[in-house]
Amino acid sequence: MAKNHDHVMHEGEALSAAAQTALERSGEQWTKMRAAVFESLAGFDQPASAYDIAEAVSNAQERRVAANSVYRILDLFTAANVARRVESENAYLANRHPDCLHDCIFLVCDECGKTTHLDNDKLADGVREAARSRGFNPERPVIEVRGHCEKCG
Amino acid sequence: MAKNHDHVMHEGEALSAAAQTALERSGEQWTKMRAAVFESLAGFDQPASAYDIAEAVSNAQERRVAANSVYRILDLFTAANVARRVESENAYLANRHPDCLHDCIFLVCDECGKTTHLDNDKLADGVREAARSRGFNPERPVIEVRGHCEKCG
DNA sequence: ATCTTTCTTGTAATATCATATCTTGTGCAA
DNA sequence: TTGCACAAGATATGATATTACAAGAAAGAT
Repeated sequence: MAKNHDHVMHEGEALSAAAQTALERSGEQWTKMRAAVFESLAGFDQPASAYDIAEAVSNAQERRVAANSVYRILDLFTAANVARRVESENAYLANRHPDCLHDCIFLVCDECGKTTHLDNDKLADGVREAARSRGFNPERPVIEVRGHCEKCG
Repeated sequence: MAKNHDHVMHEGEALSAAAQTALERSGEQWTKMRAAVFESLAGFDQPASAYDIAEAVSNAQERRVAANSVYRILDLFTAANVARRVESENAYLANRHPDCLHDCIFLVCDECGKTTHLDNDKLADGVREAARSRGFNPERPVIEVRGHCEKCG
């Protein structure tokens, strides 16, 4: 986690490269627009709404980018595990590990909005299994925790 | 579950009574409007949006009930554990057991919308504990599973 | 009984999130 | 060149959620 502390920019580039690989593996193209949306999304340190991203890309490119274009791309991203949707926030996060396929857990601070990501396959599998035990076929577990982060108490 | 099959109406009344008790215990009044919203909510067998409820109450009372009034009341209901919000649906369900304080799990069918409720304290506690282990103070876990119900495969 | 305070609801406007449809652009191949 | 498939733009609209303020109803004090 703390390693490569002096290669932050490379982390960004490596992240985009990983995203590109993952998106292409799912049969989609890595266009300029998609790269721009990903860059923007990855630039937020909190979940970003489609409109946040549309605005950011609009500013970066000095032209109006409409929200529906962003939604389209975010849908591709989530399908390809390149981005994640935080349901309780109606917002999106870049997935820092697009290669690992986890049901992830988000901890969302109600005060400052800080959202941290957490993988715990044992818990997630437990949730899936509980669903199955009720005859339900689980496809996408949504596990989020609203509360307060360390800083906000 | 199958018991009292010939007392369906009483179940409804008993449910309202329990909701009233729970709401009053949390220091709120059980007004006609709140009763109407609860009745309406409990009448849906799938998660209902605030607008669904506004429409249903409007029809029942032959007057226009605005969504924001419904939102206000739903906020009270969720705070008092009388209703639950399904985050991944932007919709609400009546809580059939307002007395039991569980972090509950919803299984939502992507096909037919059927949503079933499930309590599993062990899992929920695991989620809370995982949050705590990251220095996060968990207040409201959101555990939902999107997928397909038995009927829809 | 009336006044005052507090709580509840109504009304309207607006903000935010999401999708639908139709058009335009672009790369590629027949 | 034409036709095709995919991506993106433009516009409109639908769906969800919040805010501000006014009007009404209920509870308690005088």
